Amino acid sequence: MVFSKSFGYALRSILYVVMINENQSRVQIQEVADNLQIPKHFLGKIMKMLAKEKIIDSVKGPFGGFSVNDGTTSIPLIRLMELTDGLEQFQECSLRLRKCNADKPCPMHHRIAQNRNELIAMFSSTTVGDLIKSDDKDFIYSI
Amino acid sequence: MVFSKSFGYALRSILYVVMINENQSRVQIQEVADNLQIPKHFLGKIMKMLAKEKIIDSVKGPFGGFSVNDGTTSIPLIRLMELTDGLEQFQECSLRLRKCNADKPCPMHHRIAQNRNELIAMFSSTTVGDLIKSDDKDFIYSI
DNA sequence: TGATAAAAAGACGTTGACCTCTTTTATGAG
DNA sequence: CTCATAAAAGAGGTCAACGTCTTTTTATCA
Ligand code: FES
Ligand code: FES
Repeated sequence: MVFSKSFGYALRSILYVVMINENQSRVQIQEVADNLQIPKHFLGKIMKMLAKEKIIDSVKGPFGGFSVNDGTTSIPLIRLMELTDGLEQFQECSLRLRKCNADKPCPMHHRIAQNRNELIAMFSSTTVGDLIKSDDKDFIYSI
Repeated sequence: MVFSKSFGYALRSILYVVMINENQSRVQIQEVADNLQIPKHFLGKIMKMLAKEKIIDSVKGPFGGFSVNDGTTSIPLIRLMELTDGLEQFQECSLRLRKCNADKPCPMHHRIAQNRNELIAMFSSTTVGDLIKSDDKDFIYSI
């Protein structure tokens, strides 16, 4: 249950852009990379992908940068995961024997299936916006 | 929550050796590799490691092979995980920001911590033997 | 003792995640 | 229109997980 670097970078960057956009119209890669300590060129690829997928908007040139759009905060986490890690890890058997299947369970299946389904449910029902609306905003200092 | 190939190979191989040893004193890599469809030479490394860690016994030469010992079935799954994958994934932040810490939670922490602790508890309390004693032995066909 | 069988050891190859660097393209200011 | 700026694009590098192959060591038995 440790996700890819790309997933963490993508999620944290989106949260950063959402929050900065409350006061400032655009955010540049350099600023995100500096503040979140993410390798700049690697982040560029991730944000380019997020823009292509219309999760955020981007503008080139002077005074350009990235900004949120109407859909940004309603993106479910599982959609982000799909883009960065793929959804295989949610469908695959934990021992990588095949597609996870209760009718042909692997030795771990019955001990892990419920835990796993809870994780899938959380990822499906939680949106980027939910993370920000959260009562507990401690995390903001950890974006 | 998909574990390394090495973990799956190690767990399934141990279960295979435990079950075969009920009727036959030793099991050779070739037999395990054939029956569990695991790359033979790669499996050799894993079983060598398991033998060095005294989780199973090994004998070289003609009629040699691997066998269980008194401790085999009481090995907790978390010990296997420690040997194959390391325990970092259980302590690290899901977004890889640092050691997971509720006082400085990452954006995902509060949505994932309980699920994660349940997984750790299961890995700590379940032994190789528990998997075999299980009432539900469907999984045997999937080892 | 010599032939043989099986694990141990270790060199080497492959692939994907992660990261860096350079060049190209788009856009706003003067 | 030209220049500066910032994203887009893409070539390339590193490293660990995964896998293959060959050689060495150890044990058995005729
Ligand atoms: S069959 Fe392996 S986890 Fe479901
Ligand atoms: S701080 Fe990130 S999962 Fe606990």
